[in-house]
Amino acid sequence: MPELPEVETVKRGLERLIVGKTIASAQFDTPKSFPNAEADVASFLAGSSVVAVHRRAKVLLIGLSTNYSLVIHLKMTGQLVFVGDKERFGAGHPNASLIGQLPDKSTRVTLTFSDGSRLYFNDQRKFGWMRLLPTPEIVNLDFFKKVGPEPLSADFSWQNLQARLQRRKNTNIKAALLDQTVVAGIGNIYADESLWGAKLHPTTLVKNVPAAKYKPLYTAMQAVLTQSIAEGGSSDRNYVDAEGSRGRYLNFAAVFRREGRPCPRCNTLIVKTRVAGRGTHTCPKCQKLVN
DNA sequence: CACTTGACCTGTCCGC
DNA sequence: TGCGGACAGGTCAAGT
Repeated sequence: MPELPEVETVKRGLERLIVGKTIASAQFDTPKSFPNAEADVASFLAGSSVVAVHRRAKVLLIGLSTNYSLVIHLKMTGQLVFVGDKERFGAGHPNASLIGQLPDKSTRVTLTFSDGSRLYFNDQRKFGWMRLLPTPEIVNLDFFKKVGPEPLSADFSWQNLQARLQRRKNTNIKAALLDQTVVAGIGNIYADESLWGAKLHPTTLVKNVPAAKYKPLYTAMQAVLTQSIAEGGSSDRNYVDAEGSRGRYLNFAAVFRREGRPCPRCNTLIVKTRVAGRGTHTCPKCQKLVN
């Protein structure tokens, strides 16, 4: 599910909805969705308040007043949905319709705030996880030590993208884009969309990618990610934002989930194949293999 | 080491 | 309808 734009959308929603709230109680299933939830974690959480929400790559960080953080990976089907309390959020509230809908059978963790509002961590496939860690220890996690740069950060250049992709010279360009140590936050949707934008075939070996393609690839990646964030991300199946709303980006996607439909550039029908073990969408005319 | 493939889960969809 | 198999947005560990 969530790639960079979806996690960023959730992050912005949570920033608006839960910063300043105090956790009154926590419930979770263990150990799958909360691997370090010892018996006293719920009582430890109670009374701490949310001071900040951050995103790095596809990981969400909820900073608490105790100098601990909740570290959350939504993986394929995770959701973080905030639901206001009945008294204060009546019919007029954007997600008032969710009151009574949650928790459901996919709910793994529930945080109840002191004003009666709740944050639900739902995850149908149980690949996602939530951990409680001392905030200073987060940088020591293997994932954070190895993860590549943020593709939308001001100091990330097309030359930087080229150099990092070329570390994976014998693999195909799609697998290299999906490698989180090359660049952070790209998943299957935005890999396909970025490659279409740069007119690159996903099975092109990195060592065969023409040097002139890296700048278009960088430009396409930034454009795709930026537009998706503006549209609230992509909802293919499970993804919803922090208020339970679906993203709109797939209305604008060029190739993803558009097999059998015309390429927006040349009207050739989009085809679906399998690359790097993932469903892959390409325009057979625009994206020529150069191996 | 670099690279590829399966496993982790549940739900849904498609073909027989 | 029922059933089996493929597949679904991510990451690891284990294999070659």
